[in-house]
Amino acid sequence: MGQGEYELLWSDRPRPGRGRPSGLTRERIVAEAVAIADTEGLHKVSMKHLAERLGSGVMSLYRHVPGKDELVVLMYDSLMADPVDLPAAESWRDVLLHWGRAVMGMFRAHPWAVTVGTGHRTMGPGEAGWVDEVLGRLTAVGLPADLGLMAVLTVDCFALGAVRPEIGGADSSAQFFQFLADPGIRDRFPHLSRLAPAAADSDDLIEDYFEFGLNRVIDGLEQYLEGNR
Amino acid sequence: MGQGEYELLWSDRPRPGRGRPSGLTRERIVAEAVAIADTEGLHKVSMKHLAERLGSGVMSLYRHVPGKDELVVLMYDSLMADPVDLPAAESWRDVLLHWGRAVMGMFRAHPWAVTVGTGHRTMGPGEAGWVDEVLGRLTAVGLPADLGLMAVLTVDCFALGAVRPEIGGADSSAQFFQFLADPGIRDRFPHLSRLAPAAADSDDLIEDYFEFGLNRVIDGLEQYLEGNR
DNA sequence: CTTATTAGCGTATGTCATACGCATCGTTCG
DNA sequence: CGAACGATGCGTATGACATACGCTAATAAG
Repeated sequence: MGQGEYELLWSDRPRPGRGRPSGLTRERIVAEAVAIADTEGLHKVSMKHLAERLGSGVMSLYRHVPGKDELVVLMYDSLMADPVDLPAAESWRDVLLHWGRAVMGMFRAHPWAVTVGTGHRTMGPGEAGWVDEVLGRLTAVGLPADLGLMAVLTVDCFALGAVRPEIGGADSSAQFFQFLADPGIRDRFPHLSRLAPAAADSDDLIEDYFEFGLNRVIDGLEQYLEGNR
Repeated sequence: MGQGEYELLWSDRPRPGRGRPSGLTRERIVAEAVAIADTEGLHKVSMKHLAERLGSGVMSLYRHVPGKDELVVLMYDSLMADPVDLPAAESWRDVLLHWGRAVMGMFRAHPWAVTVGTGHRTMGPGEAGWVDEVLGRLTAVGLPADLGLMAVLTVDCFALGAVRPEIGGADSSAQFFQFLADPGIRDRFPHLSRLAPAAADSDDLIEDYFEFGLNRVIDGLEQYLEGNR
């Protein structure tokens, strides 16, 4: 599987001079699939539906994409095809902050990518471009690339985990605490139940949670990196 | 979707006195499905395959589980049906360390759960039990539950993100840097390429990465919580 | 113009989840 | 003790899905 995915993501597919020119392109297919996933959800991305949207026959898609699984991999990497938007920063702390927000922004805009990215560990050119860019920013402000990679990875991990509560929808926690109110259940989870009142306005809490956690994670990295200077 | 999932996970299903007694049980079905996912992968969990393993007809399963999607939700929560294994600890730092390792251990033992848990945000009784337990430990060593919840959430997020690189298999990074060696690609990702030699023995690095990152995250939390005492 | 070469795609196949309805088998009540 | 009841077990049918195969059409190179 691994080998195939690298081929898929990295190999050039030269346009041959000969033969019938293609109306469809891999890029159009992937872009349309992303549009469907964004608006209707990943489970609505079927070859049939996708072909209808593109005004083509179902099997035509297979001339440009090896299969459904590979399409999803391409969809994911395409989200990072454009350079990552990182504001100029003078400290590596700010670089990491901006990096975390950029990654988080991407996941928020494409919730389906959280699931896809989780189960899949092959870096494509898009993702490599993002990582390369942030590593460059970090070295520019004095952080060695090897330490930088660890820091980036840590922030990345956190962002991926942190976007999770947001995906389920805002009212899910309210519903949960409603269940907790049942006496039979409340007694089984005493510590959790004690949080119920505080969690009443937990929407705001979740809203800001990412910034809180991100800053804590970077605090920890800072402490370590300053010590290792 | 949310309402249904809460019903599914939390409602009691009383055994009626009347009627034919059931040979199959929801517990047996879920346990067998977990066994398949562990050994053959989540994509091998089909109703047909599962029924064969259980020696029953396919449609019999639907008497005990509403459908495939619901089965997967039940599989996930069943992983936390047994109490979380947290060694005794005297500092909340150690409690969080043990918590992180416990969560990580669960994901390592059941890699498919990473994908499932990512796309799904309804706490079942199992997960609630784990969270309640760690909150109890934290309050016992003096950390207020509301701060504790944020800390637990942060460690959780990190563990979920950190297990990701491990899932793809050990040699995937080696393969990646092999691609990076190509001159045409190397020039496009200069900072990443400069890491190639250091990443040669990156297996060891990844092996220990979780402990490194976990400690950094807890450092950051510590700094914040000490300040807020 | 001919031919090589590629794209477009209809049809067929196999897999999957699952709705429906019937047969079956303890339990419970008359 | 037997008959009605109510739940379970499950075969069959259906519809969605990915995709292998092979034919047709379009175009550029010679």
